[in-house]
Amino acid sequence: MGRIAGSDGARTAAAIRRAGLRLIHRRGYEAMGLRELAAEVGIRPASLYNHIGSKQELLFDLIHEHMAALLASATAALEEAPPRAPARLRAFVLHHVAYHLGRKAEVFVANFELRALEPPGYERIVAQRRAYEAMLVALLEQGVEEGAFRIPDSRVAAYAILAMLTGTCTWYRPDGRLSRAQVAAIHAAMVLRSCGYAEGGEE
Amino acid sequence: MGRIAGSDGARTAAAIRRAGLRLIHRRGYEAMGLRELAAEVGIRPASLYNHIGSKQELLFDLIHEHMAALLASATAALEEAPPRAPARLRAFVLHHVAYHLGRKAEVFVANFELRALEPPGYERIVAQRRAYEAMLVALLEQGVEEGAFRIPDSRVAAYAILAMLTGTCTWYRPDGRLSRAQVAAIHAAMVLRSCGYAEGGEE
Amino acid sequence: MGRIAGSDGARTAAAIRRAGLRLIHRRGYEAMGLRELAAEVGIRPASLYNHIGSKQELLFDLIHEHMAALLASATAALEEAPPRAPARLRAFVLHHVAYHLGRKAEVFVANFELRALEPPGYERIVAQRRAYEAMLVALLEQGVEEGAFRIPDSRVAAYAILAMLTGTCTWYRPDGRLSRAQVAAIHAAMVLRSCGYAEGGEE
Amino acid sequence: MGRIAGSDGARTAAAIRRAGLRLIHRRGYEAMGLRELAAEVGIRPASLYNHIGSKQELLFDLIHEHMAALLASATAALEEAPPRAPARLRAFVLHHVAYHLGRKAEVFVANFELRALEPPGYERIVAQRRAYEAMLVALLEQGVEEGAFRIPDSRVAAYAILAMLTGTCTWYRPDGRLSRAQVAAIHAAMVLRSCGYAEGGEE
DNA sequence: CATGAATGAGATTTCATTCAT
DNA sequence: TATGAATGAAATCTCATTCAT
Repeated sequence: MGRIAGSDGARTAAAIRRAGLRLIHRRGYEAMGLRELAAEVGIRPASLYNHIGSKQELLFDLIHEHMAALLASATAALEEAPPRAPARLRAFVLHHVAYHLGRKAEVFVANFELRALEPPGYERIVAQRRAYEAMLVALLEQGVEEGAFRIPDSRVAAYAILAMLTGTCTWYRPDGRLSRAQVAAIHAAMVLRSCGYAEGGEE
Repeated sequence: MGRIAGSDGARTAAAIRRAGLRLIHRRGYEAMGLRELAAEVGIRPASLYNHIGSKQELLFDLIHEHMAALLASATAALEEAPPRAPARLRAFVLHHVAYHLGRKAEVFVANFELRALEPPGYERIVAQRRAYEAMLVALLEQGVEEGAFRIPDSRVAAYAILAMLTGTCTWYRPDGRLSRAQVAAIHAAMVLRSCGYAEGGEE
Repeated sequence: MGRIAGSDGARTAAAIRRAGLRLIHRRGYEAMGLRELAAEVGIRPASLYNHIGSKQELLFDLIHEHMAALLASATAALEEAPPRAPARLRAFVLHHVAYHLGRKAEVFVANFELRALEPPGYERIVAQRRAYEAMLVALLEQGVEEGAFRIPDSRVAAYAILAMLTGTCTWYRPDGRLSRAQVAAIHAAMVLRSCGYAEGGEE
Repeated sequence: MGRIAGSDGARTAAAIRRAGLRLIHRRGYEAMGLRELAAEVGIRPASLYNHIGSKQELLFDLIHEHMAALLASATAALEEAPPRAPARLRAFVLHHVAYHLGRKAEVFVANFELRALEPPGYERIVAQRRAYEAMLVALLEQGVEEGAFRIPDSRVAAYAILAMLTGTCTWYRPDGRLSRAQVAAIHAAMVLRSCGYAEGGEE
């Protein structure tokens, strides 16, 4: 009934988030029960509420933090990249793929459980997604201005590229035949070509 | 209690499938309640079981039929296409995009609710997906053999292409600025280029 | 799982209302659990919802029906009464006391659980209470006009009288020393005197 | 920081009782949560237990103290009153009404939440209530012996009078048209008349 | 074919309370 | 004295499903 010797609030909270992410990834937000989550963490269901406001709030926090980290990380990656669009696009793709393949659970949750978010939080996440998409759109338009890319519709192209890149999470296995870097490189090449950019002296 | 005059079993069954598809699309399989479905159809929950075996079976049927129709339709599209790989890939892409954009609900359900399928049916659907993917993989390898495509890994490329194409369903709006054919054409161009095939003067 | 042979919806619904009334009376609305109610009725908690919309709705229905019956019954009693105010007031009191003592549970619930009603229903019950109070206020004012009663404030007097009369429910025991009619008669005399009406020839 | 040891604790305990009384009055004992109470006081729920034994004990204390104060106050009022029954009854009524109208929350809690008291404490409060009722019964019987009152059943009359007087708490508003003294006077007149005592020159 | 009624299981969340710190 | 964390129990209510009618 009282505090178990050695228990630690911060550790429990982190365990809840970790287990919650894994369970939502594996079974879906609706399908995951809080009994299940509590059992995974090693506490009783009622104790969850010492650390989360509600199931919905847990979902929001998980997605929100992932998106915030993604935005920050992508921004940093672009800041370090060279100024010309093709190199920047390559940097963006390499970063996106490597980052996503290292966070499959977060990516699934952030993409497939968006619809489970209720209005107050839903809009905030959508705004974050828009900001991320805007980074790529701007990049593509820069390339078009530079004359490096041939793209009929930069918004459509951005969506197509993001879908392609994020799709890696559905089939990639860390213990498979390809490393994350290899997958990233393959996609970088495909993306640049899909934008009409002929790499190296090939053209 | 009895049958309402003029009611028609087949029509009711079809209505259930239609409403089920829409509701699963809108809210997710787990989140859709059978009460909700029954209400949408205009019958009582218990009556659903005169037309479906179970909620799980309804989901399987919906996905299975979609996949079967997709396979048949894609096969037919390729049969009508010219023999060389670039033209066939173009035909495949145009068909995939147009077909998917006309069936957004089915596509969402078949892709995002796969995890809600239980083992007996799950494997069957996965087999169908593999068969569809195999069509594209074969096509890409044909192009490589013909010397028309430069692709480091045809399986990875197939996944990347399918993710890009299917991703259209997440943002396309029928009443938007682009027609389905336009979106299909944009993607056909991107896909062919991403395979290292230079359109226009190179062909 | 299916319908138990001999089960009857109307009978179950009535049993729920009867048991609900008794339990709310005995333990209070908040303190009564739906498990308890279901057990009393002989069904499982989930089955309650085939007959009630919610716990709150059950409470409202119980109170609403009691108030409606009380209003109708009191109106009928006054219609049969002679025209002069003292006789009418006597009739009102006799009716009120006899009616209330025969329905102690309903009276308790309608008076003490009013605060548990949520806004939509709360106002409707308050309106019914006001209508009932208005009957007595009108009666007292009629008596004042006739010169039979001496009352400084008819609204205060009405509240005082109703409190006195309804209070009988808190101590009356059907198996006690006094019959309902005797209690009613005692209160009729007290009420009439409290209004300054000297019975008979002032005795 | 210079705080006098204990002064904070006593203040906190008093704040808990004050807030507890208000919350139980407003929402009922069962409906009031200790989280709510703690929030009102500005501490965490666990800290409540440094000041109260349990929720049940808090309820008992609140009621017990109210009843003790009421008994003491009424006893004092009667000690100062003249010896004859009518004057004493008038004094009792004036005191009861004025005292109650100044303590509506305590009165509600002591009357409507009695049923929430568990056996050990319940009996003690009931004994206090009996003692208070006995004061009035004795007074009425004194009046009958003096020939001043005509009462068929002094116990029933006592209950009726107390119900009437205490009922004032349900409708009286301090900012309304009548002062507490006026309400008390109106009721004193009604009570005396209801006992068959004709005031002023009527006798 | 449709349905009312019933149900076991479980949903998320709150309850009062405890206890080590 | 105050509190964060934990808990058993229970809260109301929904779930998919069944079956006699």
